[in-house]
Amino acid sequence: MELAAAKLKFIEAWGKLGSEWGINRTMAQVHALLLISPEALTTEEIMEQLSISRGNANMTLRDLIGWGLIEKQHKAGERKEYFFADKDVWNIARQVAKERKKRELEPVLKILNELSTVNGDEKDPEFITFKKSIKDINKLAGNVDKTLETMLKAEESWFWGSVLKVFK
Amino acid sequence: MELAAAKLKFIEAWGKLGSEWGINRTMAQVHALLLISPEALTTEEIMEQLSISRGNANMTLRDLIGWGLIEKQHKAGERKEYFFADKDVWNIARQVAKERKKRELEPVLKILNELSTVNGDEKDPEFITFKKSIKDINKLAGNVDKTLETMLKAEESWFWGSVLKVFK
DNA sequence: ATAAAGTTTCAATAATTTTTGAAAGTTTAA
DNA sequence: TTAAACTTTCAAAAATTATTGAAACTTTAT
Repeated sequence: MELAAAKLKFIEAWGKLGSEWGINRTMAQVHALLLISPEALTTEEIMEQLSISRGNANMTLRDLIGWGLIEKQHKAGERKEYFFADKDVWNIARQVAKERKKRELEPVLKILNELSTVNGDEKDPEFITFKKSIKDINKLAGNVDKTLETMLKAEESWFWGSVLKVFK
Repeated sequence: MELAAAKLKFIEAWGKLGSEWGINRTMAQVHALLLISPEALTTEEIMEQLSISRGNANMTLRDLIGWGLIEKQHKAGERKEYFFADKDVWNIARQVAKERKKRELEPVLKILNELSTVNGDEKDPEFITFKKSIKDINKLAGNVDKTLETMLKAEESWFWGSVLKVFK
């Protein structure tokens, strides 16, 4: 396969993966484009390469900055803003994990904790089942939370070394 | 908080979490409802409790069966079909991990492997950057895949015991 | 101060995803 | 075989989400 075709295929695949995981397709595609680009790119270049509007490009770039996945760069003597992506895949994974933990896991944990204080008739099967489900989910969510916490702090080699060693 | 209110809140929270992770809201809500229900429920009961149409309920129930999260039950002497959810949260997590691995991770791994055979000029920065990104993503995806594979086979206590022990 | 270069905003529009509901299909019992 | 009970399908409608593009805004250089 040629480079040009491979790039397109990668951008498409990354976009699809993103959309299956609740990240909007364009955002994932812009990220893909910057990830495989050795140089920082301008809004114009991104608009052109992905055939998207200025407004869309601008909002998407701001979102990506908000996720900590790309940064602005200013070139000496130029007005234009350039954008580039962190190329370290482990950093990317951590950044995504961090944001989703904050935005999605934590609010749910909060609600689960509230729900575990529910009170009712200890003889009622409805009540018993409810309490048990909440308790079990809480426990699992707590484990996931702890593991993510560790992952956020870890060096890649240490993290996978430790995790995979256990599994051999 | 009272049981009735807590149930509603749980169904809502589970639905929201689902939709943030690419699982349709109704599907997550039906799952939530069955998860906290001590008895198997009929399509009618589900329709009524969640205020959804028959068509929606039917499709959603079939999807949930396809995901291995709920099962049909037939009560002796009755025509109606009843549905109940596996209450074991670890089984649920594994089931979801298994399906998403199959539906989403595996197709991406396949494409990444194709892309890693790209050929071009070893002096071209575009080519160098592309190859390195693909290689790094491939490595990470491989680690994720291995970990999921282990999780799918593992007992809950063994899995978290091993993972969390490493992190203390 | 002003105009060129560049960036941001957001209401309108388009695209996608989900839901409905009625018709078609199936199963069971008499 | 018939009809009641129940399930499935799917085209149309509704709801949600993403995108456009033009106007407003900001910054810089002269």
